[in-house]
Amino acid sequence: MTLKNKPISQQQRHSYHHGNLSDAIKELAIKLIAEHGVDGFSIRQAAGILGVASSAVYRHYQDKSALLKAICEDGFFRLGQQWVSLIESGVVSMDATPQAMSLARFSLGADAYFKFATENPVVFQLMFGPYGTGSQDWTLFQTHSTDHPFAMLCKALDELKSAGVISEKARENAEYLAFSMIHGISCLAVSGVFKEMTRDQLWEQLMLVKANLISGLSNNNLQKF
Amino acid sequence: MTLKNKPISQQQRHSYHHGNLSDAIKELAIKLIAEHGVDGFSIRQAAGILGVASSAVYRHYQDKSALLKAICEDGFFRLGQQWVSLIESGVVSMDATPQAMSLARFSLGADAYFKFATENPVVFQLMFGPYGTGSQDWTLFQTHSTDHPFAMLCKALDELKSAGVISEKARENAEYLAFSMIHGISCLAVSGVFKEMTRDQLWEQLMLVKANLISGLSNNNLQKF
DNA sequence: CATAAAATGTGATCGATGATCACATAAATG
DNA sequence: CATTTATGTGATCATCGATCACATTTTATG
Repeated sequence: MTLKNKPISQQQRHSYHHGNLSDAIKELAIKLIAEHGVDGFSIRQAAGILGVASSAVYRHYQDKSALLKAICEDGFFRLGQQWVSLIESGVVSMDATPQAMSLARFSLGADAYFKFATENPVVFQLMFGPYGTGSQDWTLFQTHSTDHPFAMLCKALDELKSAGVISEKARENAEYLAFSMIHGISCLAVSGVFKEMTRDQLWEQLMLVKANLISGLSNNNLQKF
Repeated sequence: MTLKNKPISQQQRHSYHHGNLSDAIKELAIKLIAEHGVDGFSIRQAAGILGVASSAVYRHYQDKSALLKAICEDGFFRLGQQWVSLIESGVVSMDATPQAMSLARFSLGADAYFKFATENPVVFQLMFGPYGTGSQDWTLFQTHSTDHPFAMLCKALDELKSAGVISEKARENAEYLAFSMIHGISCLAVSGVFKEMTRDQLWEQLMLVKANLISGLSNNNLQKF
């Protein structure tokens, strides 16, 4: 999210320049996609709503896919931010054991992931569609950016290992295992498969996933298939 | 997949009628989407390749989304078929214990799901996008169709319970838990997140997910978060 | 078998879209 | 103040989704 200085919401605009078209079009795009789907979203219509010629948009984004890709990148950035802030704001009793601390931090991270997905379904689906992981260099984020959600997941698992909750062996490849599970429940919650569930039921399912994951990671005699 | 009598692949066509446009356009669409993405797929181009006027396509599908939706429905049907056939073909030693049998059948079902996803990435992604679960009545499939993959997952879990591998309590809500995990790993494998992995590494990850899931379901003292 | 009805394909056409262009205006810079 | 850079305009083009009256083929019916 390139933070600029102008307000974002649509205001009466009488000047030649919009002021913050780059951000405004991203915000509006998310709203319009939520209403009419990705296919139903057009740059022309969005530009019209913002009171701007459609060609102006192309000053900021090379094409439509670049705009959607930018929305995905914002999403990964915000998800990373929320992961950190939820962990930092949530752990209150600092006198807990290292085990309990690492478990709580891991749990809060997973909560942040799930929360982001359910609160930003459009962005989340874009992030793991062709404009997100399909086009990004995922391993780059993984190894270089400390803010990337996947890097934070790895960190949370390292803490679990250091605290002795999970063994060294369980830690190996645990990031993909944990990621699969947390992503899986988030993905289904957003996709409409769980559309009959209440909000509380959804969070109960997430709790089950977390409990099952930790249980499996703590088990040193996994039966293989 | 509405099975008709004519061959599917493109052949020189000199007759006025195509013969099997309904199926041919679905097959071609999957191929073209794999090459150019969903956005890059156009009915006009596909019709042109098939040697047919674009308007002919609208005799078979009300609009573009109906075509994509039909591809999704084929996908759910084929996935269900492959789940069954893999289970039936895989369990050879019928003299195994009920526990081992139910575990093997569950494992093979998960394998079928993962295999379908990785072998049909385009269809799989469509199935859980706006044209699939976003538009279908998922609960209808769940309760009425015995061929639906979700119904088969439930059946496999019932078998695990009957065989005594998992408890009655663990069986409750286990379908969403198991589905989340199997779907999660399949989703990530298809989305490009695991693009650096070899085929064997991917299957190793799936094995870890299955082992972790069964381990957690077998644990009667899950720690909640 | 003949003929009516249903299914399927054609070509023209419409409005909307993504994208590009030369040109216009505002903002930033020195 | 003047010049460079950033941003927005309006026209334009090829393409697309969709619809229409009309043509052809297949199927059903008397």
